[in-house]
Formats: sequence, C-alpha cells, structure tokens
Amino acid sequence: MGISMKVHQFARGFWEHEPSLTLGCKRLRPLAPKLANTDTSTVSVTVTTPFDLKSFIRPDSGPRKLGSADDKRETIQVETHPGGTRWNPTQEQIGILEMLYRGGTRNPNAQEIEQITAQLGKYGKIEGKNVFYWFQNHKARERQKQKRNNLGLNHSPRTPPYVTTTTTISSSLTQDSIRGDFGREEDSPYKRKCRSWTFECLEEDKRYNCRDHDQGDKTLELFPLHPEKR
Amino acid sequence: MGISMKVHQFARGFWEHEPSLTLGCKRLRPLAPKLANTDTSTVSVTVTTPFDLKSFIRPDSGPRKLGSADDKRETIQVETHPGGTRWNPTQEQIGILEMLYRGGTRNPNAQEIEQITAQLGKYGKIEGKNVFYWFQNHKARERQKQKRNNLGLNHSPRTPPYVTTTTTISSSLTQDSIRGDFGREEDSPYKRKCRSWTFECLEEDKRYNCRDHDQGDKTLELFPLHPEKR
DNA sequence: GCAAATTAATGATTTATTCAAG
DNA sequence: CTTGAATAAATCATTAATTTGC
Repeated sequence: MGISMKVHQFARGFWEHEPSLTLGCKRLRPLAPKLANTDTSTVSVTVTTPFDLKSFIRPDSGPRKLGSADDKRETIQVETHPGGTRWNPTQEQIGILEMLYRGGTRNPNAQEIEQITAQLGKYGKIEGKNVFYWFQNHKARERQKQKRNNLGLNHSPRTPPYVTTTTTISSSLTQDSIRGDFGREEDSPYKRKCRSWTFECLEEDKRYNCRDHDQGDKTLELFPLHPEKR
Repeated sequence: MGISMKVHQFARGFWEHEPSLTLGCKRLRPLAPKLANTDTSTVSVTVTTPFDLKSFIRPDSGPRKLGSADDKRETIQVETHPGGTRWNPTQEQIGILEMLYRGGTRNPNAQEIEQITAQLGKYGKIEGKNVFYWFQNHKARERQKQKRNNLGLNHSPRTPPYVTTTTTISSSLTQDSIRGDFGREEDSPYKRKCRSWTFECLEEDKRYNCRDHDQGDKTLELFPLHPEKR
C-alpha cells in the first residue's frame, strides 16, 4: 500500500520564465481521441504463423484462461499506480537534476542513476527510469532549443555556438557522464561505447539489481518497454 | 596513478541563454516555468555551479581520494567481459527468435523478454537486452528490406504494399506484442495510425479525449545504461 | 471565483541512425 | 557485409498552467 499520494502542489512557477520564442510552427496537438483501431479496415493482421508465445514461454502453465481480461488488472497492483500516473517531479528534484545537468551530466550510468534516484527519492516518489528519461529528454530538448536559437540568430556573423571554457568539476563526473553529448553537438566523431545491461522488473518480484559487484560484468539496467496500454 | 584532476572542458555553450526577444508573433504564453534560469541577460557560463556528483550521490563517503584517476578504470572491472564482447547467438536461439517474430512478436514487454531469455538461455549465454535488441534490430531491418523492395518494385502500378489477410492470433500474443508495428510497417512513408490525420482534420474543436486510461501499466523496465567499459 | 476548454511543457515509447565487432 | 549495441530523433500521451465563459 503506502499509496504515496501525489500531493506536490508546488506553485511551480516561481523560477524563471523564459521567453519561449517559438517560431510559430508548432505542431498542433492531437485533439482527437485515438484508437478505434478499426480503421485500416482492410489492413489486417499479417501474422503468418500463429505462435503461442505464452506456452513457449511458460511451458508448464500454458496459455492461461485465454480471455481473461483481468489478466493484469485484477491482481495485486491495482494501487501501485493510483492513477496510472507518470512521474511528476517536485521542484527540488528538478532543481537537482538541472544542477547535475549544468554540471555536465548527460548520460549517467546505471550506478549513477541509481544513486541519483536514491537522493531524489528524498523529495518524492521517483524511479530510476524517470531519471534516465529526464536526462534523455532534457538533453534532446536543449538541443532543439539551441538549434532554434541558432537559426534565429543566424544572421550574426558566424558566432560560434559554443565557447570553450575550462571548468573543473571536482572529481565528480565520470567521463561517461559527460560524454555522449559532445560528439554530435559539434561534428565530432561520435564515439560510442559499449554498455552492459541487466534488467529489472519492478512489478513482479525482480529487483532492479544493480550490481557493481566486481567482475559480475553486467551492470544493470532498465530499458523502456511498453507497459501494455496505448 | 598520479593525482590528476579531472578537468573537463566544456565546449558546450550557452544553451540556456534565451534570446529574450519575442519575435513579434503571438506572445506565446509561457505555461510552465522551467526553473532556475536566473538571468537570461548575460551570456553566462553554463556551469555555474561545479557540482560534485559523487558527494551528492554518496554523501557518506564523500569524494574519494579526489584525484585518483584509477577511480573507475583500475578497480575491479578489468576483466568484466572475459573475452566475449557481444552476444553471439546460436542457431537455436536465432531460430526461436525468428519463429517468435514470424508469430507476430515485435515489442515483447519486459516480462516476455525475461521469459524468452530464460528459454533461450538453454541454448547459450544470453541476456535480456540481447533479446530486446534483437527484436529492435530485426524489426528495423525487415522494414528497411521491405522498403528497398518496395522501391525496387515501385514501377508497378500502385500495388498495395500490403496484403489483406485476416488471421487470428491464437491467444498467444498480447496486443502490445504486435502493436506498434502495423501502422508503420506497411505503407512506407511513415503513415501513422488514424490518430494523426484525425486530429489534422478537426484540429481545433475537440478536446483531446484519450480513451481508457486505467491500465496500471506495468513498469518493468530496462533501460540502456553504460557500465563503464570503454 | 469557478469549472470547462485550451495549450505549452514534458514524461514515456518507439523508430531512425550510427558505431563497431566479427 | 552482417548484425549486435547504443544513442539520437520523432512521436505518443498526460499533466498542469492558463484562458475563457459563465
């Protein structure tokens, strides 16, 4: 239980407002409902070989009850996501994330995410994936913003879009954390690196097992999988 | 290892500084604040606050030794990947994956991945992420292949790029597993589901009415994170 | 003032692209 | 060249700040 009610009603607007110049070509937002998958009346499923994934996957149990729509709804986690809501960051959390971002963090690794999450958890409910997504989105949107700005200001004679400053971050960031952004930003060779995985299953009984256990090699992680809606 | 300060050179420039000029268009109203941007007046260095991630993250231990460059390289994971870098699927594994794919699996969710992985593990070392990536890549590359084929044959008079077959999926797959592909799968130019054009049409009248939003999504996730390997 | 309607912002997912191992 | 791995871009979906009409 412990339904952590999402109280959080910070007047969220006391920091900064930005002009938000938008060259009026914003995309209209979807005002229409969705779904009614009945469209594409003609195009229908193209499955050539009906394969029973469930029985493959769980040979002992077999496909269960076939039609039970309650398959996941009824069981236990009804309350886990009270409203099926998404993460709603608090001001403190955002502030810290911004700080980290400004500090140079771009691609926190699993361990860092885990720890950031732990810290941010002091201020509200949060999961690792939220942190992960936050950095992804923030990075991408900063990039967009910059691009727009560059376009807007492009009349000025070749102002370098960046300035090289040297800053010392007190041993705080790993190369990994800040890598990954430089690279495409200005045409650098886009170095890539390999990373490891593992996965968590928060809902069942798995436990996000972050292991920096030595030599266990894999490190941990999460990747976005769809829930089952949509 | 000598003490070598980690000095990062931020080539990253002033992303955050907004051109506070509002192009005479509409007066976009800033809806949500963003925070902290303090001033937009001056070109301020992005890193305003050297932030110590490690001490933030692990307050008890503090920045450790500060300079030890071996901080992450030297320690423990030297041999983490004994020799095998990436997954090398066996014939059986590939066979099963292809069977699943033909069966309609496209976006297995985390639980499915977990279970597929368990099954495939009988035939060789494998991790969940390998399964995840396999489906991602296979799907994308099938799509490419089809696109090439379509282009190649495109001279024929408007042959519908898809075939209408109606097939029953034998209870084996969740809608999710197969969703997300149809819709883009056929019909090359990015045709989206009806959602898109629907709102194009009535873009300014209806209220965004999302259908049933109950669905406590399961949240098992994995997301890509780098360990620290190269 | 308030509640419905509107809309920018942004969290979460999927797709496209790229790198690099073998 | 094929394909596993990883990141970036695009998109979908939801929330909350703001308008608007009483």
